[in-house]
Amino acid sequence: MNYTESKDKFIKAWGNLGSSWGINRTMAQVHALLLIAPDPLSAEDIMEDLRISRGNVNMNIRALINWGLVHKDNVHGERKEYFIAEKDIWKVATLIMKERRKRELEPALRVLEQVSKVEGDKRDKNIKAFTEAIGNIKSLVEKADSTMEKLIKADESFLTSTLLKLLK
Amino acid sequence: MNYTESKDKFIKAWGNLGSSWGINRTMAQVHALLLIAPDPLSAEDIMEDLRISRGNVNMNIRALINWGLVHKDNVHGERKEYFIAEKDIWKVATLIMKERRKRELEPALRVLEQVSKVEGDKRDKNIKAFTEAIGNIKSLVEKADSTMEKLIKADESFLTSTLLKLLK
DNA sequence: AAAAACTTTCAATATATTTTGAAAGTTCAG
DNA sequence: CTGAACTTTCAAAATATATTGAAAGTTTTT
Repeated sequence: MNYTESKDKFIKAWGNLGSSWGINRTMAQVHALLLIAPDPLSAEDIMEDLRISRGNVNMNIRALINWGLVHKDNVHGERKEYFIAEKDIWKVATLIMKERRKRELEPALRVLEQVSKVEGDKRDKNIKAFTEAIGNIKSLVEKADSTMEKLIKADESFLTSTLLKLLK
Repeated sequence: MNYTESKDKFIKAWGNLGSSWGINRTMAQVHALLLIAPDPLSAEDIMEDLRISRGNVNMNIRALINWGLVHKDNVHGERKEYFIAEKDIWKVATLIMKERRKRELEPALRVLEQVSKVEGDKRDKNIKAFTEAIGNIKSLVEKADSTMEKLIKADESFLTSTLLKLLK
């Protein structure tokens, strides 16, 4: 397989992976493109390469910058903006975890916290089953949340590799 | 907050969590409903509770059964089918991991494997950057994959709690 | 200060995903 | 076998999500 084929295949695959895990397909593709780019890319480069509109590039680049996965890289003496992706893949992983934890896990935890305080007759079997299920789910989600938190905070490479070994 | 409010809130939240992690919202809601149900539910019960059509219930129940998260529970002497969710929340988590690993992580790994064998001049900076990025991503995805595999295989409660402690 | 070179916005449009419900299929008691 | 009770299927409709592109906004150059 030659370079162009490989590149396209990778971008497609990364897009699919993203979209099946709740990340906009195009955002993931733009990210993929920047991850493998040896040099900074402009909005135009991305438009051409992925055949998408200017507005779409702009929106997704902004989202990537928001996630901390991409940053602007202004080339001296040029008006145009260029973009670079964070290349340390562990950092990429923790940045993604951080964002998703904030956006999805934490709101879910807040709801679990609320509903665990359901009022009513503790002997009612519906309430009993509900309380028990929520309690179990809550403790699992809390565990997942704190695990993610720890992985995120462990962004020194020494700690990182130590933790990764624990998981091995 | 009373039982009905809490229940609805939980079902909604579980649906949102599912849908932002790539699981059909309705499937997650049906699952939520079964998770907190003290007794088996029929297709009709689910239709009424979630206000969705019979076909929709059928499809999503079948999906949940496919994932191993729900099973049929035929009540003696009744034609109608009843359904029960797996209540052990750790088992629920590993079943979900198992399915997603199979559906998404493994195909992605196969693509990474393929594209890492890109042909071409190793001195070309595009190829160099590509090969390096793919190598790093591959090793991270492999690590994630094998971690999930280990968690999945650790479904004895002793091992489970040991591993969970490691993550604490 | 006007034009040029860009970036951002967002309403309209296109695409993808989910849901419905009626028809077809299945099972089983009589 | 027949019909009642239930389940499954799937094309059409509804809904949700993503994309476009032209207009508006911004910054720099002349």
